[in-house]
Amino acid sequence: MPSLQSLRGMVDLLPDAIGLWQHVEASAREHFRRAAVAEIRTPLLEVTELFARGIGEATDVVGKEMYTFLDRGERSCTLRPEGTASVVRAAIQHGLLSQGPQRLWYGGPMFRYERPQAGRQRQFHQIGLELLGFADARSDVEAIAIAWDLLADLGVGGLALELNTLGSPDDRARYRGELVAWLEAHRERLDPDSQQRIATNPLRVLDSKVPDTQTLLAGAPTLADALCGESHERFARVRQGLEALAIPFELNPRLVRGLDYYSHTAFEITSSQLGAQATVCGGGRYDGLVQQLGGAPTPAIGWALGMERLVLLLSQAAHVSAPAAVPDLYVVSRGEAAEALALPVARRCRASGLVVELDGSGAAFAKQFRRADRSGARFAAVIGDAEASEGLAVLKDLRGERPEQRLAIAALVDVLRQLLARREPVA
RNA sequence: GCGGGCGUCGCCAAGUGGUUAAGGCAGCGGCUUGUGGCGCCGCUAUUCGGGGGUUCGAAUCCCCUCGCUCGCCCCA
Repeated sequence: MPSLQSLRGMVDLLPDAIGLWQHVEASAREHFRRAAVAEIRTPLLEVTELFARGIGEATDVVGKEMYTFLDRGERSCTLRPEGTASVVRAAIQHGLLSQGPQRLWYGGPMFRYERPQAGRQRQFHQIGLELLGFADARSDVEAIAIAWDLLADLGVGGLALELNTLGSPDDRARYRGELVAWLEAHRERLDPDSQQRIATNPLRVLDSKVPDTQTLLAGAPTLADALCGESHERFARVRQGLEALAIPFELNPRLVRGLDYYSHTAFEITSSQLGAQATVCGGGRYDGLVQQLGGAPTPAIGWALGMERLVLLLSQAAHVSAPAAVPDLYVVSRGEAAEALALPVARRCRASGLVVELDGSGAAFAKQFRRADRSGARFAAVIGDAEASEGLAVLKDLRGERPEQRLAIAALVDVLRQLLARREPVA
């Protein structure tokens, strides 16, 4: 164990893993582009109050998971634990919403101080969508569809969309009252955890994993029954919209999003192949948040997708492999004059768009050829002192399909481009 | 914060009380001082995450500690 290593839960992405990440990022970018969603980038560090107010003081995220510290000006700062609050803050701060509804996406690292486990790190990465200023149920459906299509396009199988409604804030408050009353009445038969949660987060009791508690809960009042007519109608329209798009979903009445700002539509996309942290994408409607953070009342819906979990799924799938960056040309040189010439040659080839790896080791030819072979390059340019003195290079086909060819360095680029162009359709 | 599992070379890994801690991959050097992919030869852990203890003797037993990992809680 080296004396200096990364902090717990802070993971290095090594070169071998990066291809998959770039693939996911490129795919997300393309899906957002097609859906006319603009990117927004906000700081990783915000005033603590933003999250305390936005996410909710009582939530686990704010209560015990934030990286919070005082900066040199004694201001309480927090490394963002999620993206929505920052995006909303930025939209308010820059008056974006007075220009009309905003379709925004973001991506990047988030920080939560939790025990790491499969699919969970302290620094993790999310890609998220926020549709600000959209009230209609159709925007809920569109937001879900964008996530669903992205995941489908990436080739992630075995996904399930779980759907619920939390009702309006009024519905929720009313239901919360009913539920707490009922739970109190049955307190003795609940497990200790659930008893605790009556006060802290009663809706969470519904999601208890204790079998006896679950049996008991069959008789509890349901949120569905507490919905007002309008909320009911709204949820029906979301379901119909998904059906019209042939996006399959399961109703999950126990699906309760943890952050305070959610209302009405809540959803998660989960995979059975992920271990305990099965949610790849989660989101919902948050009509009250913009106002709560000081903006004009603005309806909104959004989601966030966990990159680590998505990459985990993709790396499990045998067929998904990111293409490695294989050089077109590997430049081998030995001898003072030759080595001096090698970099200019490489540079000229690179300028024309070729991928060129330069062996600057000055090692024996045998060693350099060995590395050239391992690099996967199709061709090698060999420059020794004999060539250097005449301004030549030997072009060698590393798959042995063509005899070696001595040519002027000036001609190297053109010859290579021709040879590679001819191959391309085959590959 | 609470549980379970694990910690031998850059990676994989044998070894469970007794002289020098297997092997494979990768790396380096050589056979081949201008030609790779195959093959052969050689080199690379005084040391078993760290610290104490037991013992004539410990990678192997005990204690503490650090780290990794899976799960709980919660979430993406």
